[in-house]
Amino acid sequence: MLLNIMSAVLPRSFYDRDTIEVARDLLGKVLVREIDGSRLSVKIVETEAYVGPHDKACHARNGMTARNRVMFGEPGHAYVYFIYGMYYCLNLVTEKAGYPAAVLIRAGEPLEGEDTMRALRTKARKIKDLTSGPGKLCQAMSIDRELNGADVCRKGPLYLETGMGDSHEIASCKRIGVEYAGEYKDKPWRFLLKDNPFISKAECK
DNA sequence: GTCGTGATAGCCT
DNA sequence: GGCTATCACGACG
Repeated sequence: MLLNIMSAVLPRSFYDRDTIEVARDLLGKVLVREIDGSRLSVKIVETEAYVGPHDKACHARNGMTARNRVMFGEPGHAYVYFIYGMYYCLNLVTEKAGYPAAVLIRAGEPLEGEDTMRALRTKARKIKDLTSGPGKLCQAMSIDRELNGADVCRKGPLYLETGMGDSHEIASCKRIGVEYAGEYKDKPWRFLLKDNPFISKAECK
């Protein structure tokens, strides 16, 4: 497939940078899940930056725990956590080892494997409902705690590709579901492709 | 379309 | 024991 030939796997240096820049640059990139020899992929359309121990919305705000330890490790690994008793969320670890930061992947636009995604998301009727939220995306791509800590900088069960590099306009907003985070709750660290139908919620208030 | 609410379990004070 | 980086469904009009 031409898409495969043209696309390169994103190297570790992509993630070893300021988290806000990585969150913005991940928009339009392709998230690939290989499962049973087949390929599922989405174009990333929405992200959020969680920028370090001082960020009161970041899971690392109270130091390292068994759950968040992957965030303290090398950039370019998956941090997958279980939330609300039912769902998983996928993050990509950024910045130097020892500094806990990551980008939450909040939504994608299906590119390959739509039939498999539909089989994994039996509740979803419209294509928009397959991957338009962090929990939905993980369900559609079969991402769970087994992938916590996975290296996403080489081909394997989970990795990212550069994609087609098509141009797009980017918007930023406050992050979702972090009302508890004091002076950090309104930081404009949610990024999305403007007017893309696969984003999880309306752009801004 | 928007709003309110229940499901469900692991995490951390 | 309280909270959570969510989702689906039903009521409303």
